[in-house]
Amino acid sequence: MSESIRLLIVDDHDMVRMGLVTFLSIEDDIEIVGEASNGLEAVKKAKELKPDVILMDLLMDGMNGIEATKNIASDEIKIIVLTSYLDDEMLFPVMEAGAFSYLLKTSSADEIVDAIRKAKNGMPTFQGQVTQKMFQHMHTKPKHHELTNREKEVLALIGNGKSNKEISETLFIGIKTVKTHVSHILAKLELDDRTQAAIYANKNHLT
Amino acid sequence: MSESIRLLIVDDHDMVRMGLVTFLSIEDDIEIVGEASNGLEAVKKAKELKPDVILMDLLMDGMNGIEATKNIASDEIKIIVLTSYLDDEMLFPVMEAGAFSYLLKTSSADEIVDAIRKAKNGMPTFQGQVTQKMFQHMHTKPKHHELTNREKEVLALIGNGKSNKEISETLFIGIKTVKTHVSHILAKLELDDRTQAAIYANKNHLT
DNA sequence: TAGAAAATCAGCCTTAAGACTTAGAAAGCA
DNA sequence: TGCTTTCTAAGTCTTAAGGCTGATTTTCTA
Repeated sequence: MSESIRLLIVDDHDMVRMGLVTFLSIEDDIEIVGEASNGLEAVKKAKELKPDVILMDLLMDGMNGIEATKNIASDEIKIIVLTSYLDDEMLFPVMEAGAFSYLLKTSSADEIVDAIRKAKNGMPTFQGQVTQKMFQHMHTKPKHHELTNREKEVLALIGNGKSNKEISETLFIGIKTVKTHVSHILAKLELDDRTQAAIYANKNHLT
Repeated sequence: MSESIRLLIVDDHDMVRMGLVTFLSIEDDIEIVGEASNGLEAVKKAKELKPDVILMDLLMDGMNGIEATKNIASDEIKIIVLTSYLDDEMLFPVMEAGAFSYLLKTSSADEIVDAIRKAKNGMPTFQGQVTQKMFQHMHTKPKHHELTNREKEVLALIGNGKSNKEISETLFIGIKTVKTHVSHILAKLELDDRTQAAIYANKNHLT
């Protein structure tokens, strides 16, 4: 029998942490070495406690789970994302940030315990449609031309519902120039119109 | 000393229910008479078990918490909403459906226990900005004309970046009709164009 | 059963958006 | 010193959007 798995729990909800502790502490091979209620605390405790596995919520006040994951993830510390929603805007960034597994909060106790053991042994766990989404994402080539700084500024204003005229007044440039920027933005992001750009900006927190 | 408070817990997350059970079962005056993981089950168990108080999550598969609240709420059964987000689109409907208190899942164990006792004694609990929002809502006279169902459908499609033409094809109606709906939506929400409407829809989770 | 609200659509009119092309000035780089 | 990128802008053209008015049908409700 190997030694027990050192686990850190990161979630900003008291009751969720308590629920996890309740059924995880029953398991002989899992040792809960600490809890954190936000990203900063998570980073601090991860360094301090050197857990084998971390159960990480994504939506938290202050530093979120993605940032925390970026700071912590390594071969020694496997991060299992445990979140409420299956969101492209969260899934891909956090996986790129180095998350090891991705579970939904609708998971049963057994599934979570299982994922923890597997993580310790180097086997990732993905729930339901996560695998499909990852697959699709990989086969969608990143023809994501990068926006220039000025274009990002314009996109942010579009994301706030501004018209070309308003943008031109805000940035002290001509409306023709704004139109040029908008056209380039739409082309680079492969979108049809400013409405889609506004949605894109908001979903990607570029506002 | 009065007899113990009969409590029903409704949440689709195993770990949340477990967390609640863990710290609520410590309290002498609270008796957990049952658990449910969706709205239908909640309605069934509420009739069967006649709890004094129900802790109710809002976002669940199948029947959601708002529908369940509508079916259950009464003077005998007080419903405490326990949800993750403070969302206008959830708050007002569920309060109108008959919810008694409204707590966020970020609440501490003490706050929840407190709210349960107060509910039993006929005192509602509202967290943080909830009271403000309720107040604003009451004193904001319905210049916020409510959108019709059709208008909500159209708004959702705008929120997904669809053009009028695409919307007309999706809903099998003429493009002229779509334009009429869009004009009404913009007037009712006091917005300037579809881009702002798309942002509104996304921010309010109407997509 | 009368009246209101909702959903459908037409016509007319104005303007904002966006595509495409061309181009000058400034900054950065090999 | 050239080469490239970025930011600026003009011109032209087409179309989608949106305001306004009016009208029919259906459905809900007092």
